[in-house]
Amino acid sequence: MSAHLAISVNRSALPPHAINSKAWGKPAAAIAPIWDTDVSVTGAVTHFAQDQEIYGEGDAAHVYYKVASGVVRNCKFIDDGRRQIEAFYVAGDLFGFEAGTKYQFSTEAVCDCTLVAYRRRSADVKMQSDDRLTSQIYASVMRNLSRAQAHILLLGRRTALEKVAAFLCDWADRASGGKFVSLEMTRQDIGDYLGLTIETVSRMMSQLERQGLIELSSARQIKVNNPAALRELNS
Amino acid sequence: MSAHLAISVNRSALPPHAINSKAWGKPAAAIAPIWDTDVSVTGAVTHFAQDQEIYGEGDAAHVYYKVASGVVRNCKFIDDGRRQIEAFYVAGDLFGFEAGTKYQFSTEAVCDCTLVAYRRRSADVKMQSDDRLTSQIYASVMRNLSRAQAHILLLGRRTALEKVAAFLCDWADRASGGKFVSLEMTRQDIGDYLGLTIETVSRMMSQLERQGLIELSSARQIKVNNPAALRELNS
DNA sequence: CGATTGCTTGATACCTCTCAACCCAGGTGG
DNA sequence: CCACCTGGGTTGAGAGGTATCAAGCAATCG
Repeated sequence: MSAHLAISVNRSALPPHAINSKAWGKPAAAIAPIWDTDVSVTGAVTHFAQDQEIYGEGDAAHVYYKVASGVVRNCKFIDDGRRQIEAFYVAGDLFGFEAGTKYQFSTEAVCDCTLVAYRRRSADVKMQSDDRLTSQIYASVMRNLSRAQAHILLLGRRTALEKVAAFLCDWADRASGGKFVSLEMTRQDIGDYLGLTIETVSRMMSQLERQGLIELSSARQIKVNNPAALRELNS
Repeated sequence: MSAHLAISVNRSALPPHAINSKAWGKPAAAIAPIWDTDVSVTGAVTHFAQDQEIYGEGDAAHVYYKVASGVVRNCKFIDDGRRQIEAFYVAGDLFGFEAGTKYQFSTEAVCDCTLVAYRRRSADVKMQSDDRLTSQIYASVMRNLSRAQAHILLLGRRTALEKVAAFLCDWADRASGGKFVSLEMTRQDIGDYLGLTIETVSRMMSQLERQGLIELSSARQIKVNNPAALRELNS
């Protein structure tokens, strides 16, 4: 297996936490309420440029985040550069909860992102007195578990075509932009999420297009012509 | 992909909840405390025979369980009989939590099992007044999330040999019986957990044995000769 | 304009699946 | 006791799907 050179280069080029602390200290990082919930806790608005690391595996888990805009990938690097993306987070998603004191995965901005960062009150955030927040966090963890389980189904017993089709369905649902899906991530991201190479991802996309299920106006802009048939591949 | 005939037959032979309700009503199902925790909540002790269904996907999620002894598989069946095992639960593990009102997976006894069943107080168990229990449940959900994420890593970018090696390592840790690992599950279970066929699982086991890393005194009784080398395959 | 990056496509190699045969242990019945 | 059957496991030969290696295209950027 060859190394993901581009990724590796990005990683080594980015000092793990210089960015993070910079974002924290930035004047623009004003205290702001969460926008679309009733939680009264406030957080710091932070911006991350494309491919910036938000936190790295092993860093102290002092902070958790909510995505305001953009897409975040939660990933792990193994040995010689193989990478596995565990999940993508989009607007509204909470991430960065850990059972222990350290992050178990790295997170990076897939595209330019706006996040809201919250400090963890104590080592175990679950015991906070604010029940409404606890409830939200619990719900978020359950959602992440549910997605992880769905991801396992996808990775375990699906063909490349089924994986790509399922990915597009999932992404179409999340973006909910009707028949038009805009992919913020590269083919490499998709491949590392689905356990496929970029070539295979590309080939499956082309095959779906030849079959008339989708249309690629560009590589990142996809029109779903036949959602039913696409979903049918998930059987 | 061929259907898992044995599994399918078992499933159709078992009326989904007859067993469950029988277990509930059984005189032997006395109220008992959880043994190895400080939680004061009591549950009903229930027994399940090998391959019995504990609950099915779509059933109302009124109950959650703790494994007292034995092994449980959490799995999903797709289309023509393909099956994916999301996780195995062993003694001490809690399972059966859902964000919604229905179970999203089926669970079955891998071997004869003793479980403790607890009724969910309300639709969202997280809002219970008993904070110690809530804390335990939260910790359990986090552990399940963590394991699911590790499982994703395994399924996404690993070869068959690496998968089987990782499985054996994991199982050796959990059973913690030193160098000797006893597998309660069939090759089919292992294959459905790792996204491999039984033949490939068998071949990889044989290869590990030929390489001297393990020794198969029987198909289910494995001695780990070289834990370091085995773990090395997980790089 | 050249260089770079992301993407697509083709040819080939390799890994895992499929299909098949066989072994072995346990159970059952004559 | 043996013959037979069954279920779980192993092994082999061949097929098929995905990875690898390589080339080329389009868009972007300096």
